[in-house]
Amino acid sequence: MSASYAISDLAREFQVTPRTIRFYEAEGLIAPLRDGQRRIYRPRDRVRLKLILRGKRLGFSLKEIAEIIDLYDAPPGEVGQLETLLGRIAARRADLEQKRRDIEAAIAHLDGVAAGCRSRLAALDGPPAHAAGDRG
Amino acid sequence: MSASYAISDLAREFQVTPRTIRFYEAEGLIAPLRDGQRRIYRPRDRVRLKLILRGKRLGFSLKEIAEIIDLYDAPPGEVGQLETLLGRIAARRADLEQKRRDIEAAIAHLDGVAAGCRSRLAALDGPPAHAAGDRG
DNA sequence: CTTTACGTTTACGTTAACGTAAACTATCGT
DNA sequence: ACGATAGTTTACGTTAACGTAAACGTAAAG
Repeated sequence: MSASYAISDLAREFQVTPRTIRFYEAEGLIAPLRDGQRRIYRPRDRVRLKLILRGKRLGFSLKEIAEIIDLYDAPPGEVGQLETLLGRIAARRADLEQKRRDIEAAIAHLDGVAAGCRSRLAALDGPPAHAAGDRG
Repeated sequence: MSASYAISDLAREFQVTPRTIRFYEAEGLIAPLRDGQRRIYRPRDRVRLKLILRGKRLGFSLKEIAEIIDLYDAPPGEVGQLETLLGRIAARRADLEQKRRDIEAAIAHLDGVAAGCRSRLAALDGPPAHAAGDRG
């Protein structure tokens, strides 16, 4: 019952080339089924691809992305495994928090510049009738 | 009066090699003064370097970073200039918002996995006395 | 005055992440 | 049967962002 996709379906949906998707497979990030020679992608693979592209937008390398994804569907495991897994997750979370701070700062910075622009625009757009008179 | 830095000062502070800093200069991202042949970095250059590295952490290319930085210290300009500048800023802001959404999603996802880990740990850590009895 | 430390330019090397092209296979519509 | 369409493997090419090494300048320290 569950859907399946051809490589070009995913390529279209996510705006990448089939080559890119095959490359991710060669790097061990996706593992589609096969119908003879053709690749068959399940919803699971689609989600993985989505996560990969999200990671890329955030500037992670494919190697880092692989680690992150592997965190997601790690096997149940026993206590020790679970604890080291939690450690890894915490580390990755810290990376992401850093990026979040960077983004907040960058957005704030841009907003500041934009505000400056608008005030200058107002100063140029407001008093065109007679010159001077704008103090403080 | 205002401070100045040698290339190795900035390299140490930001954990990059002098080569990297020179490379950014060659790409037109920084433009330090010169004392003879030696590069002299002013606080302004330091800030630029900081912005560059922040951009890199967010996965922007040097070319994109250059555009962003140039937004920051664009000349006062006249009305048309200011408006296209505002447009550029809006575009960049949209990029950043996208990344922010990506980050929020990724963090939420990780938190979900971590929660799952902890509940499984609790299930393994809680009833070690006598076996079986854990239903649902 | 020569070592030591830091700087410079120039140039070739490297890695990640694909792009591109060639040569081949399988399926679908007419 | 046959061309169009979509897929496959293999392999070499490309770009960004530096790394690394050679060959050289220079200023302070011993």
